[in-house]
Amino acid sequence: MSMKESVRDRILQVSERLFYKQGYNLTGINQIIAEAGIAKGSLYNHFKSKEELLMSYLESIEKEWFSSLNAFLEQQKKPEDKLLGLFDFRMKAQMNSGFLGCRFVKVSVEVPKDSSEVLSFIAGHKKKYAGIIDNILSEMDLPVFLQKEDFSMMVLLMIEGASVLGISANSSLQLERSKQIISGLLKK
Amino acid sequence: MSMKESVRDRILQVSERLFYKQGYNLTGINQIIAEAGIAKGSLYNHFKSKEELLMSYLESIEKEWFSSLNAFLEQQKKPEDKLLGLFDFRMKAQMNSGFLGCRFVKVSVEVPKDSSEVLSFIAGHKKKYAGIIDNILSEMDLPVFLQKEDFSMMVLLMIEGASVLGISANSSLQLERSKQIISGLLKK
DNA sequence: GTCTATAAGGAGATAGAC
DNA sequence: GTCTATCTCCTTATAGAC
Repeated sequence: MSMKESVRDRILQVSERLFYKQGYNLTGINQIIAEAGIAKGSLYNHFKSKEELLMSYLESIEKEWFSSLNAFLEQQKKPEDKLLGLFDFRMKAQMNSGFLGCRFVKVSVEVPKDSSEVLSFIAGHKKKYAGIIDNILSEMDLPVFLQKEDFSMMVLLMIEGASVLGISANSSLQLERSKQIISGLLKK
Repeated sequence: MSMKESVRDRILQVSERLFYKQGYNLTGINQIIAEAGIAKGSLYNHFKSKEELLMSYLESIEKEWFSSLNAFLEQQKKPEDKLLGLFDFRMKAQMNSGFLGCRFVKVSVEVPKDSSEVLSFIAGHKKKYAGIIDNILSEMDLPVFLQKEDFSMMVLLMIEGASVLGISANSSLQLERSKQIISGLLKK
């Protein structure tokens, strides 16, 4: 209860780095405990299985992701800038990670289809993200040729498409172009 | 040279099914040889490593994918129908696979970043796909508020975004909505 | 060219000492 | 609650008989 750099926190910290960089399936328990400097028994004291660790990983990075995104968006005053800031935020993430794409999407691709708890968590995360886009658009004037719901969906899908294509292309150009396209539409 | 259901073909057939359904990393050599009904030595006679098998897998599914896509598109006369057919084609694939997303994207997410041969093959595949969209749009009247290159990019990114979000959502609704949105834009 | 047998190592998970 | 030691199974890959 007193010192907070607990064993559990160290396991999660190491997992956050390795699950993203190497992928969940290519990251073994043995590597996690080695880099965290703890014993195998300690890991299984805090997490009863690797999949339970994965769920804790997802919860942890979601908290961090939304708080970091919200902090970034609050720097923008106008809703137009917030909307375009969504692209900047993802571009920054792409460049910092070496174009690894979205952490959540990555897990959704890696796990088997019967990991329903994992998959529905990720689906829920994307729904929350879509809600953020919705909220930004609610405060804006939109192009006359698009419904708000359609424009919101378009932004979401372009960001996710650009993010995932950036993995194989090793590039954030797709996100940059998306930003320009959406920005151009706003002026019509 | 005579009978074509060779050992090599059987290995590739089984790999095509398992690499997609289970993922590349979760599919072991042992399972492949078991389901192909061949011995381990035979596999390593035809492919010198699992990664070489992966490259052959990618080349094989790309040939099949483009020929199947082109056959589908040729059923459509008008370029507008071809464009919307791109969405139908992906929706059909999503439903047939149980919402597993794009085979190529899946591999790009699974492999380490230093698998440059694999990643650049996939980037090349997506570039060819983008070229197909370009060609369709070249024969069409486009919305006045969008450059051809931008509209093409938008279509590509929405398809890829919808496809990858469909994995966690277990749905092809994202593709259906994308189709409707693009279809709506064409009437403006 | 296909086979069996084996190597060498890593996976996830558990038992039990302290 | 953390540790060491171990279990069972599976991984990719190779050697060598046929």
